[in-house]
Amino acid sequence: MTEQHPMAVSPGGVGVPPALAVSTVIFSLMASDSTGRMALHIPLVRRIREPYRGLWALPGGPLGADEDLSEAARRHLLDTTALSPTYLEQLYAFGARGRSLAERVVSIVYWALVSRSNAVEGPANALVQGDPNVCWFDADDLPPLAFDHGTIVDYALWRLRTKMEYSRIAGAFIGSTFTLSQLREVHEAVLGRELDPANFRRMVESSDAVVPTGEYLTGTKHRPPRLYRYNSAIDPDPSPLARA
Amino acid sequence: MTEQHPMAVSPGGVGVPPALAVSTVIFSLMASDSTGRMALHIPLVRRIREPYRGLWALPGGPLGADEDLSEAARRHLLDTTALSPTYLEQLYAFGARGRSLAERVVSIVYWALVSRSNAVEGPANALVQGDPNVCWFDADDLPPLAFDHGTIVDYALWRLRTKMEYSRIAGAFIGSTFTLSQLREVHEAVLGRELDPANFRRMVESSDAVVPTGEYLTGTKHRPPRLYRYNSAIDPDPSPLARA
DNA sequence: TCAAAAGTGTTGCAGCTACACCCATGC
DNA sequence: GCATGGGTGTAGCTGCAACACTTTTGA
Repeated sequence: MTEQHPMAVSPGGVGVPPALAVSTVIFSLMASDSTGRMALHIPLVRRIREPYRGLWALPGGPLGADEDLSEAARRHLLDTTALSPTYLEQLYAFGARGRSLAERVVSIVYWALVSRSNAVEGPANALVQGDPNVCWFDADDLPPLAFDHGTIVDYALWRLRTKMEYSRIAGAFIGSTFTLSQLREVHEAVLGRELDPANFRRMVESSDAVVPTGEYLTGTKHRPPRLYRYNSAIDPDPSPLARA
Repeated sequence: MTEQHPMAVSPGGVGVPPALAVSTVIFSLMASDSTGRMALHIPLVRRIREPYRGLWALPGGPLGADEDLSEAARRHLLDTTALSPTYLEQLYAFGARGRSLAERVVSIVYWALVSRSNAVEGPANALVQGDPNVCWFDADDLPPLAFDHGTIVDYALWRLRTKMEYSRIAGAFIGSTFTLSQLREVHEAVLGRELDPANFRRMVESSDAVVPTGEYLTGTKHRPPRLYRYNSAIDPDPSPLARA
């Protein structure tokens, strides 16, 4: 057995210490090219150096020496999409030996949601048109990815869909006020199945997650729906880390 | 904005890169000193060097250059308690700037369960008697801990108690065969409240998590209870990472 | 007046809780 | 027998799914 005292690190010991990187799976809802329906999309960057040169990969990079983990995730997100996340959470630390063909890398991966209005109308559009090495992909129709990023995206998708059912993260995809139909469409797009409007309404209202603004959305060709806003008195994440 | 290409690391760049450590929150069920009832306990090690010298801390240490993250967690667990975990799962990566008073450290923390029979009858006992710098503590009555380890333990406790309600990790605390009363006692000790025996039985049986062995436990002063074993056909963790 | 979505009411099923009750063993 | 936990039965509550129905707007 080697060294046992906690927090003692031997940078020049046997072998070079594993490098540390932070990557982020960024989700946004956009109309799908194929079906035209709303679907989950994630931005990927094309690798311009070995290993896995030419393959698509998650945005990410090294952790700054004076930077919190989530700050690094935010920074790479901004570099890639010119957006700020409306939700950001740590996903997992991936560090298996064989996961990079080159040097040993431990990646701490975050997942983020960006709101649809930001992604479509914001500067991201310029980015999508401009840089050929960054592109949004349908999350359920991805090309082969570098490293173990395919596994990572699968896991992030599972976490997003699981968390959707007991949390209020759906609001992170839309603006500050919304109709219950819009909120339901977000749920439907993420979960990939239709939901009963009546039951969805009752479910959301009884959860206290949402409060009516008193305003109505006009301009539709039918009865104007009430506008809602998220109830800021309720914290979206039951985890104690969210408060720590 | 700094470097943006993924996986590129600058070891000699601005500032020294953060060190990487692996720590583990180890849970076992033992009779509490104060009440005599079964309660969650975790082993801590006393720090023998700065920072936080003299305080208790989670077992852990640096990641070996050729070692998977979970292997490192297992190794530190074995070094500290001479035990092998019956359950091991990654908890979270802690990397805030100020969390260590000394050099910047990113800790990838695991949580583990060890079975009661192992912990009480195994070589761990020798360890508890022998090394004054390692000791089991009641998880709900801990001394002040080094670093942010108090926060970490709180989070691990929350995860354990939350996961207990929808998963079958309770079996990791007991032997390969058990009565439903023993399983219920584990749940009660972890959750800290009593459960209805009749409803607990139905809940467990209907989940298919457990199968009767056909044997009965004798030597009690009442009707001999059936012995059960966990159904190995059902995987304990719904996460896709458990299969990857 | 009609189409379309907003919003409400109602019924039935499934799962859980509480608690009454019988069963099998040691003493 | 009696005490003790093992094990079963059951009534009531709650929450959710399904779906019928009414309301309010634009065209």
